[in-house]
Amino acid sequence: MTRRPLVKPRKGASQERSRATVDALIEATARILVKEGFDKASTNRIAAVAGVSIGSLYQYFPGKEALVAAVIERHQQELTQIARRELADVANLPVEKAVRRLVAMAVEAHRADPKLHRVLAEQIPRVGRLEKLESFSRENFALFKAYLQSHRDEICVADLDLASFVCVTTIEALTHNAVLHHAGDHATRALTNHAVRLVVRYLKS
Amino acid sequence: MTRRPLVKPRKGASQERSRATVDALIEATARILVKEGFDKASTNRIAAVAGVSIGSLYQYFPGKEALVAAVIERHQQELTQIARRELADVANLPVEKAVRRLVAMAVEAHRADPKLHRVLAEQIPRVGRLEKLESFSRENFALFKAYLQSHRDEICVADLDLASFVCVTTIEALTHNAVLHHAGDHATRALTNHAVRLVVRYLKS
Amino acid sequence: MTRRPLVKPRKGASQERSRATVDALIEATARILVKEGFDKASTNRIAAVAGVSIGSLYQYFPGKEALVAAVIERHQQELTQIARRELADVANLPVEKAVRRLVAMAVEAHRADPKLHRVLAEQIPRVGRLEKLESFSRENFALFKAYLQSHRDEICVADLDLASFVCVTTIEALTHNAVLHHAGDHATRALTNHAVRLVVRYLKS
Amino acid sequence: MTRRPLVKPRKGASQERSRATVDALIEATARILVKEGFDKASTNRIAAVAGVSIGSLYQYFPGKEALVAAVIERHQQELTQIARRELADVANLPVEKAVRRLVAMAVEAHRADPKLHRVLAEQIPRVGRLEKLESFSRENFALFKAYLQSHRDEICVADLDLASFVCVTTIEALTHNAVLHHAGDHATRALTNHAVRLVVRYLKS
DNA sequence: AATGAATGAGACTTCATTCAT
DNA sequence: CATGAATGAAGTCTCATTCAT
Repeated sequence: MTRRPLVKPRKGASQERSRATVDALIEATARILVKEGFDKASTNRIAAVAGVSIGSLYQYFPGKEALVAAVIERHQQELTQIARRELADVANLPVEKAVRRLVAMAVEAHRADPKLHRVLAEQIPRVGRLEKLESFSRENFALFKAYLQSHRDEICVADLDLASFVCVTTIEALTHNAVLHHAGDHATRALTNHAVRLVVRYLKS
Repeated sequence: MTRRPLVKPRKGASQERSRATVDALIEATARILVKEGFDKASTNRIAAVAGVSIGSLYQYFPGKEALVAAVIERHQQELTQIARRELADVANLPVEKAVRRLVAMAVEAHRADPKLHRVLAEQIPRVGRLEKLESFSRENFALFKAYLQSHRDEICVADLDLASFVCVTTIEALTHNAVLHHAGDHATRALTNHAVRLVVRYLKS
Repeated sequence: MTRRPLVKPRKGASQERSRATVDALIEATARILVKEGFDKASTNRIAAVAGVSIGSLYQYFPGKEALVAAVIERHQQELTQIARRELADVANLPVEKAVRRLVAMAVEAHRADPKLHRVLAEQIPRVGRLEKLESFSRENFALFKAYLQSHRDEICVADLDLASFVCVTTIEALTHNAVLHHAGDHATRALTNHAVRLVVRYLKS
Repeated sequence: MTRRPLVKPRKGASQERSRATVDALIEATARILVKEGFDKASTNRIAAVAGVSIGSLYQYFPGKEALVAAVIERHQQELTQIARRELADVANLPVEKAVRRLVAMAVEAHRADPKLHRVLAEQIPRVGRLEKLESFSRENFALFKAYLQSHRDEICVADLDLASFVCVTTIEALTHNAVLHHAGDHATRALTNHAVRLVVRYLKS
């Protein structure tokens, strides 16, 4: 019987510790961005809120930008996750039902953490790494385009790339602005109806 | 030799000078925002670029925010000016033609100075005075709503407030994103057609 | 009689103030270098010792290096000043007497502020601006070469450039090292004799 | 299967490993000093370049100074080694020939690794332990003095301590500066001749 | 012994703002 | 009114060193 030495997960332990530190930093950054805004998110403050020394912050991130970028990326991955799931669910529904579900999803996504969404939206242009963002947009467009493709017979727009750009941009803008203007529940429902009407009429003849 | 009386026009002269100083400061702020971004726009730098002493800057503006706000306001007044004129021009055109003109106008407005537009869009949430902004949005909505009102018979949406919100937001978002994704001429024309289709179908029928 | 306006030296006043600040900073840098060494010469400390805010320091110097460079330059200008005067005095003396005077001068220069000399010597390679240093060396060589030229008949070395390099370098090194090894008075006198012997025999015969 | 006794050579192995680690650290320090300068030689960087953990570095050296000191000492031992060998070779040559060989040796030593020589020369005063350095100088002086002693009849300087100080310092300074001023091959040969002339005339009547 | 994550003092620097001239 | 020297709080970041694993 081989007996493994008693000091098995040596590396593992420190890797976990690292991971925890990194997570704490990203989480702290997000919290500060939401609660106090970009300008208050100094590296010292982030480290303090994360319960981590400033040195550790710089061990894992080259600076403030990188932290904000990490928050953005995390947020976008969550959103993409949701979008992917929703589009899978919706794949076989007819256009109108599908669009209604997607609009509802967008509203939900914005209402979940509107402040974070807003702050990040503001900071996106500031943060260097545009690749990630582009790829994020691209994936959203691609997901929706895939839906359109499999429902091509229902719709009468030829250029599906353009169509998905138009639909995704429109839905995003309407829900984003609706949240910004702090629309109430009633207004939100009305807006949803109009958004659906807007997109569906555009797609269908 | 004519000697002008030492009295009156002094004040006038200095008022003119003041005006020139203020303009130079706003202009310098705009230039720096566009060419080097918000972070490089320090008050010292703005004063230097404006060819004015830092002391004078503080004589006319209480701080950096006020300068950015002034730039934003100036920009918005220009845009509103354009929008007002265009809507007057378009007042008697049928919906489809009018919308096409308005979309074209929006594209033009973005293409005129996309960088400034972008920087300002980023900074808007940062700058305290939301009133001005709100009133800006409000005016745009109101202008478009007025058009819809006078063409009520052509359209079949009941809630004109909501309809103008939807239309204005949509057009703005599509043109803004199109410029950001640096669409070429061809793509821009296609996008314009789709935007018109989107809005017109939403309003009519 | 022209009466100048009462507000004459406006600019002058602030220029004086600037000058005083700059001088205080250079002086403080020198003092710290001498008393506590390069590593203790932080910009904060320099500003504090100069009785000036850290902001003012950065108004006049781009960083620590520039301050050290300024100290070095000031020191070198003083030395060159001395060298120039001495060589003028010595211009008509025969080689042996002249060399003796120059060696004595070198010893004096080192003994005047040996610590400063030493610290600066260490830091010279660190400081970017090599031009100034080169020009300093060059001037020293040139001054001595001029002396050699006007006494060409007394000496039997053909290449005066090389000769001045050899003589200046040698004298500098011997006095520098003598001071470093904290030679006493007696040893210094002996060393002076030997240095003179070294150089004179090299040049003459 | 032969089972080696668990006892003896373990220590040997680990001693070898220790030695290797120490060497790697010293070597890494030297490389960084030469290639990137003193300021870039942080302990973390040294450990990384040595392929050793920062913890191990502190197991073998109490701090950064100790590492630099070790590099200096290693370098000096090499130089002293060379000097010893050369002086042994030269022991029976007459003064002029001997001096010529020694000057050539000095030039070689500087040309071998001028950057290291230079960096170390700068750092020497910084590093606390002057004893080692003093003893280094002392040994050089002593070696040369021994040569002079055994050729006392050829020379006409009484104080051999002083004479060796003068000669060694002079040769070192001339070669050092020649390398700094990046003299070409021709200039180097000329300089060598002059250095020999300088020293020989000083020593011989 | 080896490892490397964590620490935190302290260095460097910027910039909005004030105030004497 | 204009000027620009001066201020110093606050932010960014580095690096020698420790210590739990």
